[in-house]
Parts: sequence; C-alpha cells; structure tokens
Amino acid sequence: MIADLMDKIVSLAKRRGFIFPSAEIYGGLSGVWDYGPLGVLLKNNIKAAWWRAMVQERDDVEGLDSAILTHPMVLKASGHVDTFADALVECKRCHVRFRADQVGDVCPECGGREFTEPRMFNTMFKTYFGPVEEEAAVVYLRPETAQGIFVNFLNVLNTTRRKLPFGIAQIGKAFRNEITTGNFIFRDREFEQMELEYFVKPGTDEEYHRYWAQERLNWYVRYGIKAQNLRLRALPPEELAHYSKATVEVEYRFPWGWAELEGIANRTDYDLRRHSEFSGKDLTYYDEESGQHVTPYVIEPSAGVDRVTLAFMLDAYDEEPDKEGLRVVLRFHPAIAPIKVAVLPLSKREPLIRVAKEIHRELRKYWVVDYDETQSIGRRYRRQDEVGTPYCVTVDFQTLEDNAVTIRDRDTMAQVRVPIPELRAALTERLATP
RNA sequence: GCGGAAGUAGCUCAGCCGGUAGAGCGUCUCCUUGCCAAGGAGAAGGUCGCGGGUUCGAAUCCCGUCUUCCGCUCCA
Repeated sequence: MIADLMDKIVSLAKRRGFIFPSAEIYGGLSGVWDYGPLGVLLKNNIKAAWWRAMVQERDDVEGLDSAILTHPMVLKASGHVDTFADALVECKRCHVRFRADQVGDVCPECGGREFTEPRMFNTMFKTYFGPVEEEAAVVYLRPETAQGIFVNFLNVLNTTRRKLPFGIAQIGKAFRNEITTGNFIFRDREFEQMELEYFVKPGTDEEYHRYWAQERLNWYVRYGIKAQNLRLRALPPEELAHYSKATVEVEYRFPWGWAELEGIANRTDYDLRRHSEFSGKDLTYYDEESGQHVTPYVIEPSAGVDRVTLAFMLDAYDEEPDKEGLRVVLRFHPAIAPIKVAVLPLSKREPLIRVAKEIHRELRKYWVVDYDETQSIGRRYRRQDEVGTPYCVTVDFQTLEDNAVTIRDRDTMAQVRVPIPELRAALTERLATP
C-alpha cells in the first residue's frame, strides 16, 4: 500500500516527463537522475520559492553562487578529506563493515573472526585539474555547497557592509559517492542543495538555531506540504556530523517512514576557525558593541532539493474514483506547479481554436501556460490534473457571444465565468503566493 | 560493496516445461462528441537490459555483466 505510492510516483514521473534515469539508453547510472520538461519546471519553482523566502523577502541574507570544483585545501580544512574517506573492513560472516582502526579480532556484531582486507571508501568525487593527468593536482567536486560560502565569508562581508547576524544563501549541485543510493531521487550521487549559512554572535547561536528550525518547518507548510506529514527531530549526539554541535532535522513522512528533508545544524565557529587556521587569514568579525574580534557561529539550514522535490510530489498525490476509472491529481501549491494554466478550446472547430490560441499567446507572457486541443474536454482536464495544473481556461461557443471564458479549478472542479479582459487579473489573484 | 528479489512496448504486466512476441492503458491521424478520462476506424512503437554459451532453433536453459528494488554502512 505504501510502497505502492512510491511506485505510482516513479511511474508518473517517467510517464509524464518529470524524472528519468540518467543515460537510460545505456542502462542508467546508479543514483543519477535527469529532470524532464515538467521536472525542471517543478524543481525550478521549488528553488525559486526557497530563494524568495530565504533571500528576497529578508533584509539580512545575501546570495552566492560559488564554484563546484573545490581547492583541496578547502576540504582539508573543513575536515571532509579526513572524514569522507575511510579504510573499512567487512566481517565475512555478517557482512557488516567497520572502520579498520575500530575493530579488533572479533566482530562486534556477530562474533565472527574473519574480515576482508581493508579497502578505502572515499565518498568524495575527485578529478584532475589541468589537462595532463599525471602532472595535475587533484581537486574535488564539492560534497556540500557550504564550503563555498565559508571561503567567501570575508568577500561578502567586505562588499555588503553586513553586520551580525546575517546570512549567505546558495543553491547548487553537490556530489557524494554514496555507498548506497536509493529510494528514487531521495539519495543521489549528484544532487542539489539549498543552503543558508547564518552567521551570529557567539552565545546567540542556540536561540537562532531554534528560530531557523521553526522558520524552515513553516516554509514547507507555506508551500503546501501537509503539516501532519512534517516534524522536527533533534539528533542524538551520536548521529551528529563532525562539524555539528547540535542538529535539528525537518523530517517528512515518506512512504517508507520518517526521513530527513533538511538539517538545521549548529556548526559553531568550526568552519571559520579551521579556514582561518589553514589559510592564515583572519576571518574574525569586529563587534563594535563589545569592541572585540569574534569568530561568528554559524546556523546552517541545509535542504536537499531532490528529496524536497520528491516530498512535494508524494504529498500532492491524490486519486479518486471516476466515472471511467481513476482521477489522478497532483495538488501542488500554485507556486510549485510546473504549469500554471492550460488553455483549452471546447471544440476543435474554428473560431474557437483561434480565440484560444490568442489567449494562450497573451497569458504565456506571464506564466508557463499549456495549450491542448486534442480529444475530449474531460480527458484534457484529467491530463492537466495529473501534472498538477491549478487552473484551466476553457473557450466555448458562448465565448463568441459574451467574450468570456471559464476558469476551472483543479481542486474543486468548480467553474467560474470571467470576461476575457479580466482574465489576467483573475488568474494573477488566484496564482499569488501570500 | 555484501545478502535477497527483479529487468519483455512510453506506463502496468502476460508469455518462460525452447519453435523466433501479446494485452490494457497511454501516444499519433481521421470521424464523431462538446464541460469533466464516451464511441468508431486506422497507425506508430520491442535486436524481450547487455555479452557469451548450449541447441537445427533461446524472451524461455546455463554462465558472466550492468541496472533497479529491499536490507546493512554514509548523508541533504
């Protein structure tokens, strides 16, 4: 029943052009996915909604887009070179793996005494910098976007005259050679992050940690995720990442159980301090109030775009019996929906088509608008329901008399008559996000 | 990576005691209908994941390999 929902989403994603396995004609690439025509719209909308809440609507956050190719020293300083690479041995009896330096002669799990030879597991992608491989330096594809923010802390501080507290936000790709991928786009090897590093005065970090956890939870609700499918969970100390003093997760009730959408971590002054040590640069902030130089603490809300996209699809999915079968509806928030409006002539006859195409041409200046004249009107409504289009504009024979059209609502299937000159305003009102 | 399961049309699947491929849905064209997946006629689409072997002949049997799914470890 629950595994069913994932199957339906995977199937719908493929069938309607949201998400495809990458390089499918060659058998696919494990943990790597391509976003199709509707998927790219959906994902862009999610990123835009995040940027809007985190940057545009705030007066204390700046944006950034840093490089994917990462100087090796950055990841040495951040601790990733040491903690993302481990020599692991595997118990030959129960197949559980352990760090080579943590296990003695006996398997702590099953008491087995035979282990495989230690092998290196490196979850960072490496590549060569410079055209001649042997002479080139090794650089990494970033395993998180955060480090690009920390190494630009001074640049942003100096160019924007910011005072604490303030944040730097970034959306971008990150890469991890996960040992295991799975659950569709939940855990990818190439994925996208939406991260904010919010710099605060030491001592205020716990207060801001609570603030951001709640703020981020609210964001999901604002864009239509059902509150009962969301929760905050504080991680126990043994689950914390190497850089974190405390982490609260926003979790979603996925079909296989509660799982993390994003982590709000208190990274303390770890990153700035380490980068200061490794680079020799002073990364402190002069606090005029106290007359002291301080290394800011960092609160980091970090979300995975792909798994958030999956959550939006799962949460929006709905189906109900139909005269002919099943009506499948993605009840996306209008800001998230890939297509905002579909223009449908009731009949394929002229002049209905001509009028409908004119309306389509006009509306597409403002939104992503679809046009469909094939087959019956009911079938076309179903098609739009299935990809979550909130409104359909129907041009019928009466339009020729009264110069008005019908706006049909995806959720209620209710219809209202609107004069064509007022159509744009009517849709603007319906599609607005407070 | 290890253990288990599975890969046949865009999607969901049948066929699998060997004789060289089917259904439903979807898509496209035409007719019909014209406000919630009606109906009719026609069409496109598959080297049955890939490679090798056995055989007169392999989707079907055997081996290898890749990929996916479920567990274990990692994380957004």
